[in-house]
Amino acid sequence: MERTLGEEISAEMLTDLNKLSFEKTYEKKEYLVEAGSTCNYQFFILEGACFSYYLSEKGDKNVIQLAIEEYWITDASSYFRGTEAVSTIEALEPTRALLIKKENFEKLCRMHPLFDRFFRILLQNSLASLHTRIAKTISEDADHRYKNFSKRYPHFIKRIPQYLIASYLGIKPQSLSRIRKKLY
Amino acid sequence: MERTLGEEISAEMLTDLNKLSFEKTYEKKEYLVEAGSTCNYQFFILEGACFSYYLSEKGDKNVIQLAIEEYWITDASSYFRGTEAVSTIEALEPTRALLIKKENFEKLCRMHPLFDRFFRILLQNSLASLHTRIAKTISEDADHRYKNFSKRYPHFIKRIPQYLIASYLGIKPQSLSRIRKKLY
DNA sequence: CGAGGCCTTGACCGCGGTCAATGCCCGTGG
DNA sequence: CCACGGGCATTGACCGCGGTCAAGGCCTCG
Repeated sequence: MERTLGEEISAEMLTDLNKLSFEKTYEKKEYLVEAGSTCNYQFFILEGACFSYYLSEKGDKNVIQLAIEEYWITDASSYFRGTEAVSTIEALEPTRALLIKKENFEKLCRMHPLFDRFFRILLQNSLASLHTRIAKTISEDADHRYKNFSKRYPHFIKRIPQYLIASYLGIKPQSLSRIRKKLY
Repeated sequence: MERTLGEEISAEMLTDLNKLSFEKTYEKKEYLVEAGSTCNYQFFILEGACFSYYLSEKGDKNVIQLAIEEYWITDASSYFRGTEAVSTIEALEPTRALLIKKENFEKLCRMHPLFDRFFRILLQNSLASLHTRIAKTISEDADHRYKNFSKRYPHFIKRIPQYLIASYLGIKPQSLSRIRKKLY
């Protein structure tokens, strides 16, 4: 769940990016990536919303990432290593995304070292925010986690259904409902 | 908590690595990195053991990473972005580590593109394993988490004190003790 | 209009937290 | 060399957060 792609990108970089990527649209509930298959693309969401999840052994979905406009999302291990995707990415709304194949991504990085840095920073940011997410999931109660979440991602609160936010926070929809009630 | 640095590295790469890094030793309880300061190095543990943690608002330590021989550890966000470290890294035993400054790391990557790939893979692996760690922390009970942990990292079970493993798993030492008792 | 998806509410229960006491191991100093 | 103290693991009693099961309401879409 990391954003960016911003100001620092030059016009030239953008045209090259356009040449080496393409758009695709997805309907609600359509999969961008399916667990078990290979994830060949990373996705930059232009419009819409989607989320990635793992299936637990019991069969319930554990939300890992949430993404709306201007967010990047992919199954990192599958995309970069060519292994089987462990997560599924699903559209929550009709979604339009920019798709970048791995080879083209490498090409882009060679053409514009800035891309390289750019994506490394993206990775590093994801890593850092996952570290804090783990720390908070471990140390804070659901109450705090929800408050922090809605402070930090107010735009998600409006767009994403509660049962997915609940899963993202590591609780059940019923609990989230009760928490919200307490906060009047 | 990701390992590697293995077979694929050539002799030449190693000598360059040696030129651009240096060793340092730490005593038990000494800090490799302190939260609030800048983390200028990434550490490859040659001997010993250490762990990184966040301090919660209540003041208790939340273990994020564990590392013994052949593991890399650092505060990724601080190291790569030059910002303040959010985590503290502390030696659990007398520890000998290889330190790589960021500039030298960049140099190494330019000299040997393999390093670039190598560390990107490292980052990606960490990312992937954090994703699964989040999913499991969220979806499985402490029991399962401990069983999986000890299956996956038996060497940690032997070396790392229980109260740190408990924190890593997101529970209290007392609970871990009870769980272990149940497993006779 | 009916069906299905999502949110809410209630009742109950169990996992894991908290507080507190005990025991063990080990390093340190008298 | 032994006594003491501190850090860590264990155990017990109790409690509360969040899970589970179940029912009901609301909204959307066919």
